[in-house]
Amino acid sequence: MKSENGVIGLKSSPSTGYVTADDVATAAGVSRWTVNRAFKKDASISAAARAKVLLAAETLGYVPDLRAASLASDHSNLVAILIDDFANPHKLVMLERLTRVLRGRGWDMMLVNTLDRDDAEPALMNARRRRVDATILIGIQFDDEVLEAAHKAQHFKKLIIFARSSENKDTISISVDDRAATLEIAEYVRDRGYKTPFYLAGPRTNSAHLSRKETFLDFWAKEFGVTCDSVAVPAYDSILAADIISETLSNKPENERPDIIVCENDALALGAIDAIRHRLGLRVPDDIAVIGFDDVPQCESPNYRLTTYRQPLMDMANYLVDVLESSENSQLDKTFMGRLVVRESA
Amino acid sequence: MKSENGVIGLKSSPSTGYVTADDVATAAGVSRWTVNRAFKKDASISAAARAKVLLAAETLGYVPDLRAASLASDHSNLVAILIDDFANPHKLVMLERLTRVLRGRGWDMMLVNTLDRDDAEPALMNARRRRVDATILIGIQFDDEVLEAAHKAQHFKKLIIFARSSENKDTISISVDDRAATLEIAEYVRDRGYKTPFYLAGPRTNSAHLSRKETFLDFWAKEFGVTCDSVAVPAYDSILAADIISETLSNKPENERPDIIVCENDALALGAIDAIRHRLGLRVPDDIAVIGFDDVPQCESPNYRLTTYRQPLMDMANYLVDVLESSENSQLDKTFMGRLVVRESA
DNA sequence: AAGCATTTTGCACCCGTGTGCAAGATATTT
DNA sequence: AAATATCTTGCACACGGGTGCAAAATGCTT
Repeated sequence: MKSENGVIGLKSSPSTGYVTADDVATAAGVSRWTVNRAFKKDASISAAARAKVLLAAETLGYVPDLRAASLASDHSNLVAILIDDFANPHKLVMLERLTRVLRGRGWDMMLVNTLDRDDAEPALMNARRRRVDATILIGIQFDDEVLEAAHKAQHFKKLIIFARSSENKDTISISVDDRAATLEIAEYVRDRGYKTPFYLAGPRTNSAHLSRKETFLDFWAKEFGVTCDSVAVPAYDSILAADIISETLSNKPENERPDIIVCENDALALGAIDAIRHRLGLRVPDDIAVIGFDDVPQCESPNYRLTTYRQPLMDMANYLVDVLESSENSQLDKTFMGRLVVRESA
Repeated sequence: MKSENGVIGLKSSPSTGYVTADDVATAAGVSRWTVNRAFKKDASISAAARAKVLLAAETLGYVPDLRAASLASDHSNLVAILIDDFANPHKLVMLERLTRVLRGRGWDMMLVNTLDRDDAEPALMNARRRRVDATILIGIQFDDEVLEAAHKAQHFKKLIIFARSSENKDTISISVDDRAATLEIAEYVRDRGYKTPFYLAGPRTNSAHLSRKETFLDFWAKEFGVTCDSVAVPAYDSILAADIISETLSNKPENERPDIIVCENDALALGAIDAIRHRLGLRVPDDIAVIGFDDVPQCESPNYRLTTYRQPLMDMANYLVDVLESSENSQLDKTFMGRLVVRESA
């Protein structure tokens, strides 16, 4: 009953426009299972059969249906990435790296915009409905409380916090070593001779980033016995940061002014620079220096020349895929070392 | 045989960790189909049954499996978004709007990073493997040749070009009216009294954006009988644009200098401003004015204050969903009108 | 050339849900 | 109360491919 009909366009299933493995099978004169094997690496299939199938598939335009494959095999090679903080330009860099590395290694990603804290649960639901193999959180809205609830109520195969550390034990955290990075920054600030730093922190909800601020303040207190002032910006938003910096500093007499502003990330740092220059009429770094974290593309710009800390995003993304491909589900936390990129702002 | 066992955690399928409609059915004492109906709007189901099912689903933590649903119904409520141009900060804005609107209206999106022109086909394949309901292109690598090939060889349910016009007839293009927008810009330039504009264009491969340049040049030629000079940047990249602008202008004597640089988009415009100020040592707008297109967040910054053209992205995103939900497949092209945002750069 | 090891292939059954239809239950009419 | 109209529910079958096992085909040894 072998049909040697290899004519292009032959389709047995008129319902959908898609060619199925059955179509290819009849066209190639083999069984459907052989077709599937031809597309599976390390499958038990003869070279001749594979060639025959691949040719038929090519001419018919067949591509395996990953929905069906996922349904049958219970892994989808799909991850969901939840982001809330689209105001931070660093997110675009992260997305570029993640999408590149993931796709290069055979993974697809679904992007979910998590509007605010109350939207965290619905957003997680989006991931669950697609039965993704992992849910990756890149943002600030997921405090440990939400995470705890999420993990308890729902079964996520893997819940990964990317580029942020987390104490939550049901969660895999892939991040830069915040403490080491902050110490490196702190030592740089000290060695450059700055005396009165000021710390510009981000939203408080984010337990992880708090550790940067605390690490810095601790270091300074121990080193000089002086408390370093700080203020928190309610979002990682440059405009907001500029508002708050100009408000905080405009009233201070010159001798109470900090000589450097250390920022939790670049979004804040860029805002700080804008405020110092354009609202307070001061110079960077001569009057007040600024240091950031992330190394967003704008740091390079002649308007900023921001000294900042660069995370090894490619390494982190690659490790992320290692985690996805691992059968383990715990003990996978990992921290990375980045490096300080010195420019002219500090 | 009704099991009144509503105990949390009861699961009949041990294979996967997920709760299925069958589990909910037994827990609620109804058939599986009634469970499905409870989750479907406008389904024929009694209020009592629905309540019963929803309660059981809630306690068991059931969420319908969209892979299976998609497989059975042949629509996935999933779209693929292909982007190559991650260097352009406008992409982050677009992603934010698209993800927000899509999710708000029940659609998920898959993000695919298309590395370069040769990667276009493999990237399209990623979308095809998931049987997405639409493939949305936001980038520059898809010239008409690639589109033609894509459409002919593969059956994409819908191929949508977002924020860029296209002459390709198998494709749905949702964009701002480039011609009208450019004319608005050109008239503004004229009315403000600029005499010697210079056009900074993007990569040539992009047939659509070419029309901006041509429209502007045509306008100027007809209006004043003078040809407006122009140069093309091989990528929408600020650094590259700065390089090219400083190179192009540094040799020119002052009287041959343009009084305004009109840019195909903001990425180029920001680079132009940087070059004018920091490399040529000139003032913006006093020596040379600059005008952009897109209204990226940095335009707001005191470093740029860029006059630019803002696209109505929310309207466009909403129309995109209208297109997704439409059963039509042609005649869906639509152009929108944006508005000129005047700041201090021109 | 027969006997055995190994590779290759086919198959039954399963993954979880949608669809149209027919049977069952309920509401409405006369 | 019987007869009809309407709503609600259950079911067979389908969607496209993965998995493990057994049958078939091939290769190798003596």
